[in-house]
Amino acid sequence: MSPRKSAVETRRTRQRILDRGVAIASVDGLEGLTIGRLAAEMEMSKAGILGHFGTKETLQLAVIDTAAELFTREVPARVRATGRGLPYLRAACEAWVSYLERGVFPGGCFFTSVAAEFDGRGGPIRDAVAALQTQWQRNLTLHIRHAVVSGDLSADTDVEQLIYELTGVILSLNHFLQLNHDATAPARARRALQRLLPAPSAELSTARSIRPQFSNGGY
Amino acid sequence: MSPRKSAVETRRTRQRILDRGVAIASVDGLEGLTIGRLAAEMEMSKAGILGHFGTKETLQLAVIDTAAELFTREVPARVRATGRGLPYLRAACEAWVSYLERGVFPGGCFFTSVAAEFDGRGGPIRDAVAALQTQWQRNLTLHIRHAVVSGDLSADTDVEQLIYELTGVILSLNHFLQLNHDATAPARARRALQRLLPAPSAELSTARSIRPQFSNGGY
DNA sequence: TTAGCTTCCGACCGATCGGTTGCTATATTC
DNA sequence: GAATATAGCAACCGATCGGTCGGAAGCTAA
Repeated sequence: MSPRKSAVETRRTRQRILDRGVAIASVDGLEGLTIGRLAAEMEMSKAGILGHFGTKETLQLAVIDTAAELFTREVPARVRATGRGLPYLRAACEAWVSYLERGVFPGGCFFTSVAAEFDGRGGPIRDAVAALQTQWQRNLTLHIRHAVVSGDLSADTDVEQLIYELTGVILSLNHFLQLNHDATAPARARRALQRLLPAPSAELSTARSIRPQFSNGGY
Repeated sequence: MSPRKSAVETRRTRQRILDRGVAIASVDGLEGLTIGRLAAEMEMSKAGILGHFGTKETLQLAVIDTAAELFTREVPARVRATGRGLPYLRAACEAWVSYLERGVFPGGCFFTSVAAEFDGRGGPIRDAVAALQTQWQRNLTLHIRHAVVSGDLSADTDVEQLIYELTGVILSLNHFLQLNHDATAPARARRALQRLLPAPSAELSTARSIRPQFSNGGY
């Protein structure tokens, strides 16, 4: 009934499949993403779906790529104009929180879900998610180092420790949003980030060394 | 071949099924816990498994209960002797970190996995996990309040914010352990906890008000 | 000793899983 | 306009899913 489409139409069909796949997988996981279910929701046959990808694993990897593009569009691309170092970090983390707050993925952070789903197994899917994770952390690392060199972060900053704690703030946000539907969670995330990434003082950078490390001290 | 067992034997069989079920589910999720797979690993028939529980969902809920008992044995039961307030919190969080570090569940924190798997759906399983979560947080809340009253934590402590950040530290630990096999993660968790739950000074409690809030300041 | 209860098995059920095959109908190429 | 390439469908494959059923075997109470 739906025979050969034009080249551009074919690409659009493929993209529609992937978009739907991302939505399904973010809620029910990459295993809950079933060829049959996808076919039913797309009102296509299973063969029609599979013809675009060949294999379920290929489809899953393509879905991961699509989700990565969406994340890139929603977080790093929005703060590309921001400078390097601390200003970038603060803007990026705010975009990160906002991306979860707005519910860009209907089932919460796509990568957190998939990471939790596949972290116990081997295989290309786990590797792909881990690679994306590593890439994003490397980006943060660069800007943290920059912030240290420029004096916006303390010279004895432990880069990996900071990344560990930033990750925790985001994971906790996703957790409280998804499991408890806790609307106050974004505010808690921002408060925690404020302490981890203190705003640069209004003073000139030459005076930065006298800026207190934690202006909002303690809890 | 294996007809009726004695009453005590029956209970043991049931427990063996549950133990195996916890191990499977902590790696591959509660959906990866299949009757057929469980039967194969137990060298029983599917009917033999299902006869103990009736339904897969009942089995899943029983597995959650079993996992909860294990968590209780590994974390709160180990620090029951500790006093209330800050000392309890520090001991409990250390036990919490240790429980993840030792890999009590082969697939990382059982409840984190299941929460991530079911947070997008409704139903009794999601409710059961959420209830356990709430219960544990209420326990922490009580001790945080106690620590505030006794002066071990600052009077303007935001209880829910502290729980939010403690949760983040633990989630990050689970994440780095399971996805990156990062052996340095427990040390990072302990360092973060040290800042969130500073050790009480050696001084008497009457002198506690002059104890600095963050003795290990900054990063 | 006997009668009943219960654990477990083997066989089976319909549904769904990922995937294959032959075909039709059209867009593109020559 | 003819030849070719291909998107999608209908039907089907073996495997597995959760679950049911009747019977065999043995513990337990009478």
